[in-house]
Parts: sequence; C-alpha cells; structure tokens
Amino acid sequence: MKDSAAGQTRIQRNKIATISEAALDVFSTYGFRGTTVDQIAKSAGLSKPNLLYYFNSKEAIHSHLLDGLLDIWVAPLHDLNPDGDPLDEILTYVRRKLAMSRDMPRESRLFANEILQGAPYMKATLSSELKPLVDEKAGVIRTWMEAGRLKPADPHHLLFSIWSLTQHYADFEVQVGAVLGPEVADPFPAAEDYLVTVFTRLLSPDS
Amino acid sequence: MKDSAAGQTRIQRNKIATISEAALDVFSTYGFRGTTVDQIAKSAGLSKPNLLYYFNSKEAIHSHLLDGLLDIWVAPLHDLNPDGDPLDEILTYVRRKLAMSRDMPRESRLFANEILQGAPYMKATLSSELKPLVDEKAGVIRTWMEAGRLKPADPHHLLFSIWSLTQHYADFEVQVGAVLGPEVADPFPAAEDYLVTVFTRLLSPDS
DNA sequence: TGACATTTTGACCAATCGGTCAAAGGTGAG
DNA sequence: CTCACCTTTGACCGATTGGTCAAAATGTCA
Repeated sequence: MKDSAAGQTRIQRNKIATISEAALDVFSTYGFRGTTVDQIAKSAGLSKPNLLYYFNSKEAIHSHLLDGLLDIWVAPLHDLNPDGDPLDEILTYVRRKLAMSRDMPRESRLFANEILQGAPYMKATLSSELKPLVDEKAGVIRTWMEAGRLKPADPHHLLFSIWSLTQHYADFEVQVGAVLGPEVADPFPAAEDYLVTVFTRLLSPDS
Repeated sequence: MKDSAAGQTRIQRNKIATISEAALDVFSTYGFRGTTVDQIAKSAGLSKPNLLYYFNSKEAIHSHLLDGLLDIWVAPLHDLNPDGDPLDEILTYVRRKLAMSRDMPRESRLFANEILQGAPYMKATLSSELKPLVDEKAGVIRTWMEAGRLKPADPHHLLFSIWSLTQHYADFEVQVGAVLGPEVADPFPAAEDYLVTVFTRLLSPDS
C-alpha cells in the first residue's frame, strides 16, 4: 500500500512519480497485457524488485495510473456552465479537449487502450461516474436547444463527437502524421480551426 | 508459406479461415503483444502445433489479418465519385463507414490497436498507399468547395473527422454503451441521424 | 488394396513472465 | 558512534511464452 495517498517521505514521492512517468510511457504504447514489469523498471532506471517495492504488482501500477485519469479527463466537461453562452461553452469545451490531446497524448492513449480492450478496469466507473455527468450535461445542452439558443442535435451524440474528434489527434497520431506528411509539423492549429467550424455550423442558431 | 494465395486444398482454405476468424477475435481485443498463440488455437478449436502448421508464427497470423485490411477499410473512400453530387458523395461515404463500424467492429478495433501502438507494421503502408489516396480525394473535395458546391473546410481534417466519428462507435463501443445505458439497445440509428446532420450543416451550401 | 503426401498431436525447449526473499547498503535521529 | 528503519539488490521461483520435432493419424489417388 505504498502507493496510497498520505504520509510519504520525499524519496517515496519522487520514486513513485518516476515510476508513474515510465509506466505511462510503456502502458500507453503497448497496453496492459503487452507491457512487462521489466520494461517499466528499465525505463524508470530501477531494478525490478525495487520497482515492486513501491508498487506491489504490475496491476497496482496500472490501476494507479487509471485512478483519477477519468477525473482529469472529464474535468473540462464538468466545467460546462449552464449559465454561460451556449456556443461559447461548447467551443471552450472542444478547445480544452483538443489541448488535452496535444499536451497529454499518452494519457489519451492509455485511456483508449483501456476502452478498446473492453474497459476491464473502468467499466463500472463509466456507468457510475461518467454516465450521470454526461446525462446531466446532455440535459443542459438539450435545454439550450429547446430554448432556441442552439440548433437541435442529439446531445449525447454531440458529446461523443467532441470526444472522438479531439482524441483522434492523440490516439491516431501516427496516422494523422503519415497522411499529412512530414511537411506538416503540427496539425493542431488547423485541427482547432476545423473543429470550431464544425461545431459552429452545427450549432450556431444565427447563420 | 502455407498462408499465401494460390494452390490450396479445400481443407487448408477452411482451416486458414477458421484460424483467421479466431485470431481476429483475440487480436482485436488484446492487441498483438497481449495475445497468445494458445488463446487463438483454443478459440479456433485447434492444438497450438496444428495452428503453427498453417501459420509459421504468431506474427504471420497478425500480418495475414492486417494485409488487405487497409484496402477493405479505404474502399468506400476509393468510391468517392468526383462526378457525383458533392454532398451525396460525402454522406454516402459517412454512411458506409458507419455501417462498417456496425458490421465489422473487430476489424476496426484491430486497426485501432495497430495505430495506437504506433503502427509498427502498417506505418510504411500508410505513407505509400493511404496518403496518396487521401491527397487525391482531398483534392476532389477542395475542387467542389472552390466551385461553391460545398462550404469551405479543410479537406484533410474533414476526412479525419469522418474516420474518427464513425470508428468511434466500434472502437469505443463499451464507453458508448455505458454512457447511453442498457435501455439503448442499438446506438447506430441515432448515430447516423446525428452524423448526417453534422456533415449537412457543415458542408451544404444551401442553408 | 497399397503407397505416398498431408495433417495432427504430445512431448519438449529455451526464453521470458510476474513476483519473492534474504541479505546488503543507506539514512537519519539521539 | 549507534541503532533502528528505509531502500536496493542479485539470486531465484514456478508459470507461461512462442516455437520445434518426430511420430502418429488421416486423407488421397492409383
């Protein structure tokens, strides 16, 4: 239980951070079953028994990374403000999600790996935590649409589309890079322009 | 080389098909490194040495599945007709890609796994085959836009968005299911309505 | 039927897997 | 310095990995 919250020495916190960083690299690339403890240990510059001194098992490292990841991931959605300007709120959410794909691509791929493989660890959390939040925010969006402040569109699928469009630039990074070619160093500025256009034309009531 | 094209007995073709079916199940769920040969053999109802009689290695099975998958995957894009009605062509492409996510979710996840892990096998193919096709079709779309037959939008990112929006329903199936809840048996009809709305409002010049 | 090629299998292999353990090496407080 | 505690390590464990092999079973065709 060295990986729990409180009462840690400085050296413990440092090592756990180092291990988490290395594990994020490896897990996000190869998935849980494709990752070996030796890989993580080597990437962290530690011996395997030393790593297992801080985390009792490979699963414990993986769980440690996934715990809280969902919270980080849905934080921008949580900030969607029912009292704000509808289109601004949506576009701000899109921009924040896209920025997360740019700045935290490994976390996005770790999450994608977990979902792709059937969410063996997070499935219950998706139903108990994500669904209620999504239902709540979908209700806010529906209210905006019924008030004529946004064009009508299925709110749930609207949120799905924001997730998929933004996370695509992290999860399918190599494909985006291969298709755009080496002359496009950074696809994100054009991606942001495009996504703003998509959701503005989809939702803006004045057009 | 038993897994090559011509001169196969009936029994060879049958076994290879059985193995491919089983391997698609397992590889698409656990990824290459997370899949074991025993898993595939058991799922195919064969002994491991028997399976390895038809495919020389685990990698050979995986390659066999990926070979041609890209062709199947981009076939609808290849059919995008420069002489058709622009919006109809785009919407037909969207519908066909969405239908593929509904009818071939395992293939979609196999592809997603490969890309997520950095496309170690398909990277070269993406540059040599996918990029030219995408550039060609992006040119067609740009021509439509310059002729005022579609509203302007970055053609490459438009294609990215079609891929991500449609494949999301296969790759993130468990998340979609968890969020919509058990009362939604089939998300695809609503997804198709939503996606048609998205691309119509994005691209239709008369609105 | 007999003769030959194809198919299937159990036994086996070296390498790697996640994980343990006792002992050695550091560290800080008194 | 001492002593107690924290940290690190090499050696090791049983289980599983991808893959081999010789022999047995099966199929094929005259």
